[in-house]
Amino acid sequence: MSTSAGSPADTVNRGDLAPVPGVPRGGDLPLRERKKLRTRRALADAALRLFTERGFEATTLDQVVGAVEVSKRTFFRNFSCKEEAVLTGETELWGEFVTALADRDLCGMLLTAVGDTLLDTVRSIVEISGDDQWWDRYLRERRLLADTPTLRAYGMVFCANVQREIVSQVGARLGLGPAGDLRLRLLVDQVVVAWRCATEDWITAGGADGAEGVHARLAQALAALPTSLALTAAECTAGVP
Amino acid sequence: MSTSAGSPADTVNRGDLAPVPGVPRGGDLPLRERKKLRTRRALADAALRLFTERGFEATTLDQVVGAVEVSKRTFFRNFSCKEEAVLTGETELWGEFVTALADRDLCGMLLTAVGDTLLDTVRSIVEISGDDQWWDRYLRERRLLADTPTLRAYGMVFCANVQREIVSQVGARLGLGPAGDLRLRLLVDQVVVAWRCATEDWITAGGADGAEGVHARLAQALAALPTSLALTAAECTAGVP
DNA sequence: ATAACTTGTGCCACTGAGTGGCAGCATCCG
DNA sequence: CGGATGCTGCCACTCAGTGGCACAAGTTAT
Repeated sequence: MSTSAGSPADTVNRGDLAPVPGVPRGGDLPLRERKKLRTRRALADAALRLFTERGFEATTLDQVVGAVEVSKRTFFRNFSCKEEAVLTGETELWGEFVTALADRDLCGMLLTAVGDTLLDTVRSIVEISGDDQWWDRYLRERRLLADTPTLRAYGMVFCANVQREIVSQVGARLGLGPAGDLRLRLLVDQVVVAWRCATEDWITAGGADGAEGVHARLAQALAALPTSLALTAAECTAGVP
Repeated sequence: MSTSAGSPADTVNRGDLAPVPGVPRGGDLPLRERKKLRTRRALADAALRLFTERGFEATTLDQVVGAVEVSKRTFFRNFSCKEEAVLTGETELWGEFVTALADRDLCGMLLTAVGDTLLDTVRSIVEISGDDQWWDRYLRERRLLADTPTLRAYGMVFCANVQREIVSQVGARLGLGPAGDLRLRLLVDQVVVAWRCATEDWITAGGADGAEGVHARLAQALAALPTSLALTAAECTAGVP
Protein backbone atom coordinates (compact mmCIF):
# COMPACT_ATOMS: atom_id res chain seq x y z
CA MET A 1 0.00 0.00 0.00
CA SER A 2 0.98 3.59 -0.51
CA THR A 3 2.22 5.87 2.24
CA SER A 4 -1.08 7.40 3.13
CA ALA A 5 -4.15 7.48 0.89
CA GLY A 6 -6.72 6.35 3.43
CA SER A 7 -9.76 4.27 2.82
CA PRO A 8 -12.35 5.90 0.58
CA ALA A 9 -14.96 8.03 2.25
CA ASP A 10 -12.47 8.95 4.93
CA THR A 11 -11.82 12.68 4.80
CA VAL A 12 -9.07 12.57 7.38
CA ASN A 13 -7.33 9.26 7.52
CA ARG A 14 -4.36 8.86 9.89
CA GLY A 15 -6.11 6.06 11.67
CA ASP A 16 -2.61 4.65 11.30
CA LEU A 17 -0.51 6.95 13.42
CA ALA A 18 2.99 5.55 13.33
CA PRO A 19 6.43 6.65 12.18
CA VAL A 20 4.85 6.77 8.69
CA PRO A 21 7.31 4.48 6.90
CA GLY A 22 9.98 6.80 5.69
CA VAL A 23 8.21 10.13 5.48
CA PRO A 24 10.56 12.26 7.59
CA ARG A 25 14.01 10.77 7.28
CA GLY A 26 15.12 9.43 3.91
CA GLY A 27 18.70 8.47 4.61
CA ASP A 28 19.43 4.97 3.40
CA LEU A 29 16.43 4.03 1.32
CA PRO A 30 16.47 2.40 -2.09
CA LEU A 31 16.66 4.79 -4.98
CA ARG A 32 13.05 4.38 -6.02
CA GLU A 33 11.67 5.27 -2.62
CA ARG A 34 13.95 8.26 -2.29
CA LYS A 35 12.63 9.48 -5.61
CA LYS A 36 9.08 9.10 -4.44
CA LEU A 37 9.92 10.88 -1.20
CA ARG A 38 11.45 13.74 -3.16
CA THR A 39 8.30 14.06 -5.21
CA ARG A 40 6.23 14.05 -2.03
CA ARG A 41 8.34 16.82 -0.55
CA ALA A 42 8.17 18.84 -3.75
CA LEU A 43 4.39 18.50 -3.80
CA ALA A 44 4.03 19.54 -0.16
CA ASP A 45 6.32 22.52 -0.70
CA ALA A 46 4.59 23.65 -3.86
CA ALA A 47 1.20 23.22 -2.22
CA LEU A 48 2.12 25.30 0.83
CA ARG A 49 3.72 27.97 -1.33
CA LEU A 50 0.93 28.26 -3.87
CA PHE A 51 -1.85 28.04 -1.29
CA THR A 52 -0.18 30.79 0.71
CA GLU A 53 0.26 33.00 -2.35
CA ARG A 54 -3.14 32.58 -3.99
CA GLY A 55 -5.28 31.07 -1.27
CA PHE A 56 -6.22 27.46 -0.61
CA GLU A 57 -9.61 27.47 -2.33
CA ALA A 58 -8.47 29.62 -5.21
CA THR A 59 -5.63 27.27 -6.06
CA THR A 60 -6.42 24.26 -8.22
CA LEU A 61 -4.74 20.93 -7.71
CA ASP A 62 -3.83 21.06 -11.38
CA GLN A 63 -1.81 24.17 -10.65
CA VAL A 64 0.04 22.41 -7.85
CA VAL A 65 0.84 19.30 -9.84
CA GLY A 66 1.67 21.50 -12.80
CA ALA A 67 4.28 23.34 -10.76
CA VAL A 68 5.93 20.04 -9.83
CA GLU A 69 5.33 18.59 -13.31
CA VAL A 70 3.56 15.54 -12.00
CA SER A 71 0.19 14.06 -12.80
CA LYS A 72 -2.78 14.59 -10.52
CA ARG A 73 -2.91 10.85 -10.02
CA THR A 74 0.55 10.96 -8.45
CA PHE A 75 -0.59 13.62 -6.01
CA PHE A 76 -3.31 11.36 -4.69
CA ARG A 77 -0.88 8.49 -4.34
CA ASN A 78 1.05 10.67 -1.89
CA PHE A 79 -1.79 12.47 -0.12
CA SER A 80 -5.32 11.35 0.49
CA CYS A 81 -6.73 14.81 -0.16
CA LYS A 82 -5.83 18.41 -0.92
CA GLU A 83 -5.66 19.33 2.75
CA GLU A 84 -3.22 16.63 3.75
CA ALA A 85 -0.43 18.11 1.64
CA VAL A 86 -0.40 21.13 3.95
CA LEU A 87 -0.40 19.47 7.36
CA THR A 88 2.94 17.68 7.05
CA GLY A 89 4.43 19.35 10.11
CA GLU A 90 1.44 18.65 12.31
CA THR A 91 1.41 15.05 11.14
CA GLU A 92 5.10 14.59 11.82
CA LEU A 93 4.96 16.19 15.25
CA TRP A 94 2.07 14.15 16.55
CA GLY A 95 3.46 10.98 15.04
CA GLU A 96 6.66 11.50 16.98
CA PHE A 97 4.67 12.34 20.09
CA VAL A 98 2.73 9.09 19.92
CA THR A 99 5.86 6.97 19.56
CA ALA A 100 7.57 8.92 22.36
CA LEU A 101 4.58 8.37 24.62
CA ALA A 102 4.63 4.67 23.88
CA ASP A 103 8.21 4.51 25.19
CA ARG A 104 7.46 6.51 28.30
CA ASP A 105 6.86 5.25 31.77
CA LEU A 106 3.36 6.14 32.96
CA CYS A 107 4.02 6.23 36.70
CA GLY A 108 2.79 9.21 38.67
CA MET A 109 0.24 11.71 37.39
CA LEU A 110 -0.85 11.02 33.85
CA LEU A 111 -1.06 14.72 33.16
CA THR A 112 2.63 15.00 33.90
CA ALA A 113 3.56 12.04 31.73
CA VAL A 114 1.53 13.20 28.75
CA GLY A 115 2.37 16.87 29.14
CA ASP A 116 6.09 16.28 29.57
CA THR A 117 6.19 13.97 26.57
CA LEU A 118 4.66 16.70 24.46
CA LEU A 119 7.07 19.28 25.83
CA ASP A 120 9.97 16.96 25.04
CA THR A 121 8.70 16.33 21.53
CA VAL A 122 8.60 20.07 20.90
CA ARG A 123 12.25 20.36 21.84
CA SER A 124 13.41 17.32 19.87
CA ILE A 125 11.45 17.62 16.64
CA VAL A 126 14.18 19.54 14.81
CA GLU A 127 16.76 16.89 15.61
CA ILE A 128 14.42 14.02 14.81
CA SER A 129 13.31 15.44 11.48
CA GLY A 130 16.81 16.60 10.63
CA ASP A 131 15.32 19.83 9.29
CA ASP A 132 16.77 23.05 10.65
CA GLN A 133 13.91 24.99 9.16
CA TRP A 134 11.26 22.81 10.77
CA TRP A 135 9.65 25.50 12.92
CA ASP A 136 9.76 27.97 10.09
CA ARG A 137 7.81 25.65 7.87
CA TYR A 138 5.46 24.73 10.68
CA LEU A 139 4.74 28.40 11.25
CA ARG A 140 3.83 28.94 7.59
CA GLU A 141 1.68 25.84 7.74
CA ARG A 142 -0.20 27.09 10.78
CA ARG A 143 -0.57 30.59 9.39
CA LEU A 144 -2.21 29.18 6.30
CA LEU A 145 -4.39 27.01 8.51
CA ALA A 146 -5.45 30.00 10.58
CA ASP A 147 -7.23 31.76 7.75
CA THR A 148 -8.61 28.82 5.81
CA PRO A 149 -11.80 27.30 7.24
CA THR A 150 -11.43 24.08 5.30
CA LEU A 151 -7.93 23.56 6.63
CA ARG A 152 -8.95 24.44 10.16
CA ALA A 153 -11.64 21.81 9.94
CA TYR A 154 -9.22 19.23 8.64
CA GLY A 155 -6.71 20.09 11.33
CA MET A 156 -9.34 19.69 14.01
CA VAL A 157 -10.39 16.30 12.75
CA PHE A 158 -6.78 15.28 12.58
CA CYS A 159 -6.26 16.33 16.19
CA ALA A 160 -9.34 14.41 17.22
CA ASN A 161 -7.96 11.28 15.59
CA VAL A 162 -4.69 11.74 17.40
CA GLN A 163 -6.60 12.09 20.65
CA ARG A 164 -8.40 8.84 20.04
CA GLU A 165 -5.09 7.17 19.29
CA ILE A 166 -3.57 8.43 22.53
CA VAL A 167 -6.58 7.48 24.63
CA SER A 168 -6.62 4.07 23.05
CA GLN A 169 -2.89 3.52 23.58
CA VAL A 170 -2.75 4.73 27.17
CA GLY A 171 -6.05 3.05 27.97
CA ALA A 172 -4.73 -0.26 26.72
CA ARG A 173 -1.53 0.03 28.78
CA LEU A 174 -3.57 0.84 31.86
CA GLY A 175 -5.91 -2.04 31.26
CA LEU A 176 -8.98 0.09 30.66
CA GLY A 177 -11.79 -1.08 28.40
CA PRO A 178 -11.88 -0.04 24.74
CA ALA A 179 -14.60 2.47 25.57
CA GLY A 180 -11.98 4.21 27.68
CA ASP A 181 -12.23 6.01 30.92
CA LEU A 182 -14.09 9.29 30.79
CA ARG A 183 -11.40 10.95 32.86
CA LEU A 184 -8.62 9.74 30.60
CA ARG A 185 -10.41 11.18 27.64
CA LEU A 186 -10.91 14.48 29.41
CA LEU A 187 -7.29 14.62 30.40
CA VAL A 188 -5.97 14.01 26.91
CA ASP A 189 -8.46 16.47 25.52
CA GLN A 190 -7.25 19.17 27.87
CA VAL A 191 -3.64 18.62 26.93
CA VAL A 192 -4.57 19.02 23.26
CA VAL A 193 -6.56 22.16 23.98
CA ALA A 194 -3.58 23.52 25.89
CA TRP A 195 -1.46 22.77 22.83
CA ARG A 196 -3.91 24.58 20.60
CA CYS A 197 -4.07 27.64 22.83
CA ALA A 198 -0.31 27.74 23.24
CA THR A 199 0.48 27.48 19.55
CA GLU A 200 -2.21 29.97 18.57
CA ASP A 201 -0.74 32.43 21.01
CA TRP A 202 2.71 31.73 19.61
CA ILE A 203 1.53 32.40 16.08
CA THR A 204 -0.30 35.57 17.07
CA ALA A 205 2.85 36.79 18.78
CA GLY A 206 4.76 36.42 15.51
CA GLY A 207 6.04 32.86 15.81
CA ALA A 208 9.43 33.79 17.17
CA ASP A 209 12.00 31.52 18.85
CA GLY A 210 10.78 28.26 17.30
CA ALA A 211 10.85 25.40 19.76
CA GLU A 212 11.52 27.55 22.81
CA GLY A 213 8.72 29.96 22.00
CA VAL A 214 6.25 27.11 21.83
CA HIS A 215 7.75 25.24 24.75
CA ALA A 216 7.38 28.17 27.12
CA ARG A 217 3.78 28.85 26.13
CA LEU A 218 2.85 25.20 26.30
CA ALA A 219 4.32 24.83 29.78
CA GLN A 220 2.34 27.88 30.84
CA ALA A 221 -0.90 26.57 29.36
CA LEU A 222 -0.44 23.15 30.94
CA ALA A 223 0.13 24.79 34.29
CA ALA A 224 -3.13 26.69 33.93
CA LEU A 225 -5.18 23.54 33.40
CA PRO A 226 -5.95 22.72 37.06
CA THR A 227 -7.34 26.19 37.70
CA SER A 228 -9.80 26.26 34.83
CA LEU A 229 -12.71 24.43 36.39
CA ALA A 230 -12.74 26.70 39.40
CA LEU A 231 -13.26 29.75 37.20
CA THR A 232 -15.93 32.16 38.42
CA ALA A 233 -17.49 35.26 36.94
CA ALA A 234 -16.08 37.33 39.77
CA GLU A 235 -12.54 36.94 38.46
CA CYS A 236 -13.22 38.74 35.23
CA THR A 237 -11.38 41.90 36.29
CA ALA A 238 -7.89 40.47 36.72
CA GLY A 239 -7.59 38.67 33.38
CA VAL A 240 -5.17 35.78 33.62
CA PRO A 241 -4.03 34.91 30.09
CA MET B 1 -30.95 35.41 1.98
CA SER B 2 -31.63 31.78 2.43
CA THR B 3 -31.83 30.08 5.81
CA SER B 4 -28.33 28.70 5.87
CA ALA B 5 -26.08 28.22 2.85
CA GLY B 6 -22.88 29.63 4.31
CA SER B 7 -20.20 31.54 2.52
CA PRO B 8 -18.39 29.56 -0.15
CA ALA B 9 -15.34 27.59 0.91
CA ASP B 10 -16.81 27.18 4.38
CA THR B 11 -17.37 23.51 4.99
CA VAL B 12 -19.25 24.05 8.20
CA ASN B 13 -21.01 27.34 8.38
CA ARG B 14 -23.11 28.08 11.48
CA GLY B 15 -21.00 31.05 12.29
CA ASP B 16 -24.47 32.49 12.79
CA LEU B 17 -25.79 30.54 15.74
CA ALA B 18 -29.19 31.94 16.50
CA PRO B 19 -32.77 30.73 16.60
CA VAL B 20 -32.35 30.13 12.85
CA PRO B 21 -35.31 32.19 11.64
CA GLY B 22 -38.13 29.73 11.64
CA VAL B 23 -36.39 26.40 11.32
CA PRO B 24 -37.93 24.61 14.31
CA ARG B 25 -41.34 26.14 14.84
CA GLY B 26 -43.40 27.05 11.79
CA GLY B 27 -46.64 28.15 13.38
CA ASP B 28 -47.80 31.46 11.98
CA LEU B 29 -45.61 32.05 8.97
CA PRO B 30 -46.71 33.20 5.55
CA LEU B 31 -47.70 30.44 3.20
CA ARG B 32 -44.58 30.67 1.09
CA GLU B 33 -42.21 30.24 4.00
CA ARG B 34 -44.21 27.36 5.40
CA LYS B 35 -43.91 25.68 2.04
CA LYS B 36 -40.18 26.16 2.04
CA LEU B 37 -39.96 24.85 5.58
CA ARG B 38 -41.93 21.79 4.57
CA THR B 39 -39.52 21.14 1.73
CA ARG B 40 -36.61 21.55 4.12
CA ARG B 41 -38.09 19.04 6.53
CA ALA B 42 -38.85 16.61 3.72
CA LEU B 43 -35.27 16.86 2.49
CA ALA B 44 -33.80 16.32 5.94
CA ASP B 45 -36.07 13.33 6.52
CA ALA B 46 -35.35 11.76 3.17
CA ALA B 47 -31.65 12.34 3.63
CA LEU B 48 -31.55 10.71 7.07
CA ARG B 49 -33.66 7.80 5.87
CA LEU B 50 -31.74 7.12 2.66
CA PHE B 51 -28.33 7.65 4.23
CA THR B 52 -29.25 5.22 6.99
CA GLU B 53 -30.54 2.63 4.55
CA ARG B 54 -27.82 2.76 1.90
CA GLY B 55 -24.98 4.58 3.62
CA PHE B 56 -23.96 8.23 3.47
CA GLU B 57 -21.25 7.93 0.85
CA ALA B 58 -23.16 5.44 -1.25
CA THR B 59 -26.18 7.70 -1.52
CA THR B 60 -26.14 10.38 -4.19
CA LEU B 61 -27.67 13.76 -3.65
CA ASP B 62 -29.65 13.15 -6.82
CA GLN B 63 -31.28 10.21 -5.11
CA VAL B 64 -32.23 12.36 -2.14
CA VAL B 65 -33.67 15.20 -4.18
CA GLY B 66 -35.30 12.63 -6.43
CA ALA B 67 -37.15 11.14 -3.47
CA VAL B 68 -38.51 14.56 -2.54
CA GLU B 69 -39.01 15.53 -6.21
CA VAL B 70 -37.02 18.69 -5.92
CA SER B 71 -34.07 19.98 -7.89
CA LYS B 72 -30.53 19.70 -6.55
CA ARG B 73 -30.35 23.46 -6.60
CA THR B 74 -33.17 23.63 -4.07
CA PHE B 75 -31.30 21.29 -1.76
CA PHE B 76 -28.37 23.67 -1.64
CA ARG B 77 -30.65 26.60 -0.95
CA ASN B 78 -31.70 24.81 2.24
CA PHE B 79 -28.42 23.22 3.29
CA SER B 80 -24.90 24.34 2.65
CA CYS B 81 -23.67 20.80 2.06
CA LYS B 82 -24.65 17.16 2.09
CA GLU B 83 -23.70 16.74 5.73
CA GLU B 84 -25.79 19.60 7.05
CA ALA B 85 -29.04 17.90 6.12
CA VAL B 86 -28.29 15.21 8.71
CA LEU B 87 -27.30 17.32 11.69
CA THR B 88 -30.62 19.12 12.19
CA GLY B 89 -31.07 17.89 15.75
CA GLU B 90 -27.57 18.81 16.83
CA THR B 91 -27.99 22.22 15.24
CA GLU B 92 -31.30 22.84 16.95
CA LEU B 93 -30.10 21.70 20.36
CA TRP B 94 -26.99 23.84 20.44
CA GLY B 95 -28.83 26.80 19.00
CA GLU B 96 -31.27 26.61 21.88
CA PHE B 97 -28.44 26.15 24.33
CA VAL B 98 -26.70 29.30 23.15
CA THR B 99 -29.85 31.41 23.48
CA ALA B 100 -30.57 29.88 26.89
CA LEU B 101 -27.06 30.67 28.05
CA ALA B 102 -27.41 34.24 26.90
CA ASP B 103 -30.41 34.64 29.20
CA ARG B 104 -28.71 33.04 32.15
CA ASP B 105 -27.11 34.73 35.09
CA LEU B 106 -23.39 33.96 35.29
CA CYS B 107 -22.89 34.38 39.01
CA GLY B 108 -21.04 31.66 40.88
CA MET B 109 -18.96 28.97 39.24
CA LEU B 110 -19.01 29.17 35.48
CA LEU B 111 -18.93 25.42 35.25
CA THR B 112 -22.23 25.30 37.10
CA ALA B 113 -23.85 27.96 34.95
CA VAL B 114 -22.78 26.39 31.66
CA GLY B 115 -23.38 22.81 32.78
CA ASP B 116 -26.81 23.52 34.23
CA THR B 117 -27.87 25.41 31.14
CA LEU B 118 -26.98 22.40 29.04
CA LEU B 119 -28.81 20.07 31.40
CA ASP B 120 -31.87 22.32 31.24
CA THR B 121 -31.74 22.47 27.46
CA VAL B 122 -31.75 18.67 27.33
CA ARG B 123 -34.94 18.58 29.35
CA SER B 124 -36.71 21.34 27.43
CA ILE B 125 -35.81 20.59 23.83
CA VAL B 126 -38.93 18.50 23.19
CA GLU B 127 -41.18 21.29 24.37
CA ILE B 128 -39.27 23.97 22.52
CA SER B 129 -39.20 22.10 19.24
CA GLY B 130 -42.78 20.92 19.63
CA ASP B 131 -41.68 17.52 18.36
CA ASP B 132 -42.58 14.51 20.50
CA GLN B 133 -40.25 12.33 18.47
CA TRP B 134 -37.30 14.67 18.91
CA TRP B 135 -35.05 12.26 20.81
CA ASP B 136 -35.94 9.44 18.48
CA ARG B 137 -34.81 11.42 15.51
CA TYR B 138 -31.72 12.64 17.32
CA LEU B 139 -30.80 9.07 18.12
CA ARG B 140 -31.04 8.04 14.47
CA GLU B 141 -29.01 11.10 13.54
CA ARG B 142 -26.27 10.22 16.00
CA ARG B 143 -26.25 6.56 15.04
CA LEU B 144 -25.66 7.52 11.45
CA LEU B 145 -22.97 9.93 12.59
CA ALA B 146 -21.27 7.22 14.62
CA ASP B 147 -20.39 5.06 11.65
CA THR B 148 -19.74 7.70 9.01
CA PRO B 149 -16.30 9.34 9.19
CA THR B 150 -17.31 12.27 7.03
CA LEU B 151 -20.26 13.03 9.28
CA ARG B 152 -18.19 12.61 12.42
CA ALA B 153 -15.76 15.13 11.03
CA TYR B 154 -18.53 17.56 10.21
CA GLY B 155 -20.06 17.12 13.64
CA MET B 156 -16.77 17.83 15.28
CA VAL B 157 -16.22 20.99 13.32
CA PHE B 158 -19.75 22.06 14.15
CA CYS B 159 -19.11 21.50 17.85
CA ALA B 160 -15.90 23.48 17.63
CA ASN B 161 -17.79 26.38 16.10
CA VAL B 162 -20.35 26.23 18.87
CA GLN B 163 -17.53 26.28 21.39
CA ARG B 164 -16.07 29.38 19.85
CA GLU B 165 -19.49 30.99 19.93
CA ILE B 166 -19.92 30.19 23.60
CA VAL B 167 -16.44 31.35 24.56
CA SER B 168 -16.95 34.53 22.61
CA GLN B 169 -20.37 35.20 24.17
CA VAL B 170 -19.38 34.48 27.76
CA GLY B 171 -16.03 36.18 27.29
CA ALA B 172 -17.76 39.33 26.08
CA ARG B 173 -20.17 39.36 29.03
CA LEU B 174 -17.27 38.93 31.42
CA GLY B 175 -15.28 41.67 29.79
CA LEU B 176 -12.51 39.42 28.53
CA GLY B 177 -10.55 40.20 25.39
CA PRO B 178 -11.58 38.68 22.06
CA ALA B 179 -8.67 36.25 22.32
CA GLY B 180 -10.45 34.88 25.36
CA ASP B 181 -9.19 33.54 28.59
CA LEU B 182 -7.39 30.23 28.31
CA ARG B 183 -9.26 28.91 31.29
CA LEU B 184 -12.64 29.85 29.86
CA ARG B 185 -11.78 28.01 26.70
CA LEU B 186 -10.70 24.97 28.66
CA LEU B 187 -13.85 25.02 30.73
CA VAL B 188 -16.18 25.19 27.76
CA ASP B 189 -14.18 22.54 26.01
CA GLN B 190 -14.55 20.19 28.93
CA VAL B 191 -18.29 20.66 29.09
CA VAL B 192 -18.52 19.78 25.42
CA VAL B 193 -16.33 16.71 25.89
CA ALA B 194 -18.56 15.68 28.78
CA TRP B 195 -21.52 16.06 26.44
CA ARG B 196 -19.83 13.92 23.83
CA CYS B 197 -18.93 11.19 26.28
CA ALA B 198 -22.39 11.21 27.84
CA THR B 199 -24.27 10.99 24.55
CA GLU B 200 -21.94 8.36 23.14
CA ASP B 201 -22.53 6.26 26.21
CA TRP B 202 -26.27 6.85 25.86
CA ILE B 203 -26.19 5.68 22.25
CA THR B 204 -24.08 2.64 23.04
CA ALA B 205 -26.54 1.72 25.76
CA GLY B 206 -29.35 1.70 23.20
CA GLY B 207 -30.55 5.27 23.41
CA ALA B 208 -33.35 4.60 25.84
CA ASP B 209 -35.35 7.11 27.92
CA GLY B 210 -34.75 10.10 25.66
CA ALA B 211 -34.12 13.28 27.64
CA GLU B 212 -33.77 11.57 30.99
CA GLY B 213 -31.30 9.02 29.70
CA VAL B 214 -29.06 11.77 28.40
CA HIS B 215 -29.66 14.04 31.38
CA ALA B 216 -28.51 11.44 33.88
CA ARG B 217 -25.37 10.57 31.95
CA LEU B 218 -24.51 14.19 31.33
CA ALA B 219 -24.86 15.06 35.01
CA GLN B 220 -22.60 12.15 35.83
CA ALA B 221 -19.98 13.18 33.27
CA LEU B 222 -20.02 16.79 34.45
CA ALA B 223 -19.50 15.62 37.99
CA ALA B 224 -16.47 13.62 36.92
CA LEU B 225 -14.74 16.63 35.38
CA PRO B 226 -12.92 17.93 38.47
CA THR B 227 -11.33 14.54 39.13
CA SER B 228 -9.85 14.03 35.67
CA LEU B 229 -6.63 15.98 36.01
CA ALA B 230 -5.65 14.11 39.15
CA LEU B 231 -5.77 10.80 37.32
CA THR B 232 -2.81 8.50 37.99
CA ALA B 233 -1.72 5.19 36.52
CA ALA B 234 -2.18 3.56 39.89
CA GLU B 235 -5.96 3.88 39.67
CA CYS B 236 -6.23 1.60 36.68
CA THR B 237 -7.59 -1.35 38.67
CA ALA B 238 -10.80 0.20 39.96
CA GLY B 239 -12.18 1.53 36.69
CA VAL B 240 -14.44 4.50 37.30
CA PRO B 241 -16.61 4.98 34.22
C1' DA C 1 -59.36 41.89 -9.55
C1' DT C 2 -55.24 43.27 -11.70
C1' DA C 3 -50.69 45.04 -11.86
C1' DA C 4 -46.18 45.16 -9.88
C1' DC C 5 -43.12 43.32 -6.59
C1' DT C 6 -40.63 39.77 -4.30
C1' DT C 7 -38.86 35.25 -3.65
C1' DG C 8 -38.40 30.36 -4.17
C1' DT C 9 -37.71 26.99 -7.96
C1' DG C 10 -36.16 24.27 -12.18
C1' DC C 11 -32.94 23.76 -15.61
C1' DC C 12 -28.44 23.82 -17.60
C1' DA C 13 -23.81 24.27 -18.09
C1' DC C 14 -19.68 24.33 -15.61
C1' DT C 15 -15.66 23.73 -12.20
C1' DG C 16 -12.92 20.92 -9.45
C1' DA C 17 -11.91 17.01 -6.21
C1' DG C 18 -11.21 12.39 -6.14
C1' DT C 19 -11.28 7.34 -8.31
C1' DG C 20 -10.55 3.21 -11.39
C1' DG C 21 -8.10 1.13 -14.91
C1' DC C 22 -4.56 0.28 -18.03
C1' DA C 23 -0.28 0.66 -20.49
C1' DG C 24 4.55 1.97 -20.08
C1' DC C 25 8.77 2.44 -17.86
C1' DA C 26 12.26 2.62 -14.22
C1' DT C 27 14.10 0.10 -10.48
C1' DC C 28 15.14 -3.99 -8.01
C1' DC C 29 16.53 -8.85 -7.53
C1' DG C 30 17.95 -13.51 -8.89
C1' DC D 1 20.51 -10.22 -18.45
C1' DG D 2 15.44 -11.08 -17.79
C1' DG D 3 11.63 -11.29 -15.11
C1' DA D 4 9.02 -9.42 -11.04
C1' DT D 5 7.73 -5.23 -8.68
C1' DG D 6 6.01 -0.85 -8.20
C1' DC D 7 5.67 3.99 -9.55
C1' DT D 8 3.89 7.03 -13.17
C1' DG D 9 1.06 9.26 -16.85
C1' DC D 10 -3.08 9.33 -19.20
C1' DC D 11 -8.01 9.02 -19.80
C1' DA D 12 -12.56 8.68 -18.74
C1' DC D 13 -15.70 8.94 -15.13
C1' DT D 14 -18.62 10.17 -10.78
C1' DC D 15 -20.31 13.43 -7.89
C1' DA D 16 -20.52 17.66 -4.82
C1' DG D 17 -21.27 22.25 -5.29
C1' DT D 18 -21.92 26.98 -7.98
C1' DG D 19 -23.61 30.65 -11.20
C1' DG D 20 -27.06 32.35 -14.10
C1' DC D 21 -31.39 32.87 -16.11
C1' DA D 22 -36.18 32.23 -17.05
C1' DC D 23 -40.43 31.16 -14.78
C1' DA D 24 -43.99 30.63 -11.51
C1' DA D 25 -46.05 30.99 -7.04
C1' DG D 26 -46.98 34.04 -3.37
C1' DT D 27 -47.42 38.90 -1.69
C1' DT D 28 -48.70 43.68 -1.68
C1' DA D 29 -50.72 47.97 -3.54
C1' DT D 30 -53.89 50.24 -6.40
